[in-house]
Amino acid sequence: MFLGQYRHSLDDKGRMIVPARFRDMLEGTIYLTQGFDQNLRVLPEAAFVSIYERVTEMSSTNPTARQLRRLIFSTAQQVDIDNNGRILIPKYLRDVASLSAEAIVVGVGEALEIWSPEAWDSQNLLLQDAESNAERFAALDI
Amino acid sequence: MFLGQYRHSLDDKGRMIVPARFRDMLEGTIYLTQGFDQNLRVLPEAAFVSIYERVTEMSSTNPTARQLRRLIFSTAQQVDIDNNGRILIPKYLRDVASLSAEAIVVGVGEALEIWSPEAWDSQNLLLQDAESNAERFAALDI
DNA sequence: GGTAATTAGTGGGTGAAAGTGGTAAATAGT
DNA sequence: ACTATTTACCACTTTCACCCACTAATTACC
Repeated sequence: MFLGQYRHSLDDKGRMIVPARFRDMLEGTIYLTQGFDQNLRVLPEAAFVSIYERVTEMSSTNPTARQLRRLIFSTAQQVDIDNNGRILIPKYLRDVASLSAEAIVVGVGEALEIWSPEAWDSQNLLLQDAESNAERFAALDI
Repeated sequence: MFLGQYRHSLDDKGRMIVPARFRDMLEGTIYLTQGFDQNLRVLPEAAFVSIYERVTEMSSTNPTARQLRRLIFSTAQQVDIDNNGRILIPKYLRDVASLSAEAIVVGVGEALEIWSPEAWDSQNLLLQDAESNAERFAALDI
């Protein structure tokens, strides 16, 4: 289970540390894809495969399904963790998420998300809004 | 069952004693999460897992579901009790609850809550207001 | 009720691991 | 064949988890 948030630097080659807490859960193949909110998502094999299966099941006559398929697969990339615990984020994905010198890595349960500090700040403003939280949690009935 | 309230210090590394009374009920994995009122919650494994399952079931193409997932998982952390009976509260969670040198630990039945002294005081003022208590709790029908 | 013993709570130091940046080697493209 | 870009490796810095020592508080026993 991926939990918590970390701030790490990106060097000029686009390499970023995977927080140590997450590393042992990311053994095997790792997939890096574009997220839905100007962010990136890091998925372990199992999670990616389950998305893959659900998307390929969708009808290819449905235009939205075709777009979703393109978004997910055309931006996806298989990545490795190097000896120092880093992954290399390709240029086009750094652009998608406006990443430069620093990145926020966020655990969201079955996956990780990578945000630019600015994008995460504004996302966080939304998340810390007490009123809408009340509504969100109401749906969950905790 | 967690009952009572304790005031304990937080050292400059962010470590806080778990009151001795609560320790034997917190064996196994424990989770520290953001609460609903600028406080933190400490949950035993079972309670957190049930939340995890309900949230991960939700569709990731639904924006509200994604936000809920972020809110819950990005502000949660699995924590260990060290040999001295302390837990380490990550910086981002201390910020959420405005914790610095001291904290109030409160038992609320199935979980613990951690408050800054200031936040607890104002919460307490609300609780001690007898008149409005009568009205508020009347609706709950216990 | 006083004193001793044990448990609870606090603080700091240290070594291993995490994180960062740079250089060298290898590969690919022109 | 040479240059540019990528990949692998190495060395330094910083952080954090673990350990130890001390103080305060509580309990038990006389």
